[in-house]
Amino acid sequence: MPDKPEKPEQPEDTATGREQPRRRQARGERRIQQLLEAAASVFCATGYTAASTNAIAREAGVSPGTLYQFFPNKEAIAIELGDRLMHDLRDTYGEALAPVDPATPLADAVAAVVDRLTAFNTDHPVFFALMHGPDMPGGITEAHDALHTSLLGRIETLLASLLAPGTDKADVTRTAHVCLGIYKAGLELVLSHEGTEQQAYIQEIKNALTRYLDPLVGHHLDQPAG
Amino acid sequence: MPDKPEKPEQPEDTATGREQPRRRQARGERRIQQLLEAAASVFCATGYTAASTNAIAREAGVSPGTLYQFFPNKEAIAIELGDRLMHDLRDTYGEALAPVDPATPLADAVAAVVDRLTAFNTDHPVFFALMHGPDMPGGITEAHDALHTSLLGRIETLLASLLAPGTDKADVTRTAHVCLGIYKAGLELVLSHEGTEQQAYIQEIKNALTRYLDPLVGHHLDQPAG
DNA sequence: GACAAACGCGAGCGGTCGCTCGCATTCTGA
DNA sequence: TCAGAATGCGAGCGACCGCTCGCGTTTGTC
Repeated sequence: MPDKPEKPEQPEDTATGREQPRRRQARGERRIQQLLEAAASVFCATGYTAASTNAIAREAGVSPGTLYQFFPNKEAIAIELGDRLMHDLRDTYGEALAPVDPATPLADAVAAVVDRLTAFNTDHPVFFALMHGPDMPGGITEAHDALHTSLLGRIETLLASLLAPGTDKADVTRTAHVCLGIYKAGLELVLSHEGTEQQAYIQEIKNALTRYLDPLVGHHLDQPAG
Repeated sequence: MPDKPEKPEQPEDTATGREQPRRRQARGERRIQQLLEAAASVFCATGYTAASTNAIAREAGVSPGTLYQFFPNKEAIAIELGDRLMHDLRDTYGEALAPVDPATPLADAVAAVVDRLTAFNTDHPVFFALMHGPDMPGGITEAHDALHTSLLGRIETLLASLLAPGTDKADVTRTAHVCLGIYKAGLELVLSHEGTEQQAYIQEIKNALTRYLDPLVGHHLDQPAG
């Protein structure tokens, strides 16, 4: 009995559950980082479905077998990528989606959120690829869904601090869906243009969102001296 | 010389050009219709990339070889489908995107266009699948691109009759892009809901578009007695 | 230095895909 | 009537995919 090793915990994984991380060397963590960066690059270039695991491994400079040393399957790569992306979003731009001071003019609040989210998307193009391409087979697109749901929740709380206090919960949710939709549609236009035209499209996102939300916000503080 | 048949025209096709239609029997035309309907069904269910030509043939009740009797490759199916869809759009809802009487209130004009386009999309779900899924390999997605470009052009002329007369051409184009983006984003939300909630989202599309366009239109006729 | 575990490789397995080919059947026009 | 074109079939080819497996190498620990 006492001869047995102290850690009999073999990596158990449920059907879709997370296996507890096995013993990993620094080399392994580096490889994982390489593979995720390569996957981001390939996903970005071709989308999730068309991206082949062999191409990801090649891009990372390792063999297919090495890739599967660290990820159980292709979907897990996208999920892990999505998790880290969302972690980055929380860390770097968490305050972008926090409730705002109701005294802030709507246009300024929208502009700030759009500017920060746009910057994040420019820094991490794969975020757009994972958000926009619901082409994952099997029905459940965990990475995409987690990103989407999390963003929606944050927008809802943000809207809760902007909209008229009596607004119905279902209305807030619907408004959040529409705002996210407008932003995603605008982002596609922003990313497909450059330079001055790109800036013009960013302004159009702000215009569209501001004008859409304006009749919905509580105007009690807009013109305090009115 | 006079012995030669009157129609020596063999089906010549350039790299991406259209071959002139070979001699076809009524049977063939029926098969083509069957195959296109089956393709619409399969594209709708799984998207273009994931749709297999064998599945399309099976859905149509014919063999893979028969499918390739009428279409040179998979992409040609989507292109022909897109062409016929656009033809239907022109025929059935052409007037939906025609220039409107400037005296019409903006909200009414937007509501009319959105209602008609939404009805068309409900009748032809594959339209949304082809518009929204830019997952076609090879870079050029002719069917998708043709639909997109044609719709954009129609929206531009429609906007030209609504916007303030002095509006810059580039601004009109940009506004058309944004409007189409908002509509497509809203359509995705509409199609993913049902019943009362679906109607609510349709109303939100109208709200978003109306409020976005309102500051841009010439207000010279809005309140004739103002 | 010895041993086990983690890492790394790449040929290749089982499967699906787009598409072909040889051949049988049905239709058309003279 | 009958030659030839159009239609129809379905096994299967070649390519690629996600992923595995056996085996050699590196690393951490005692």
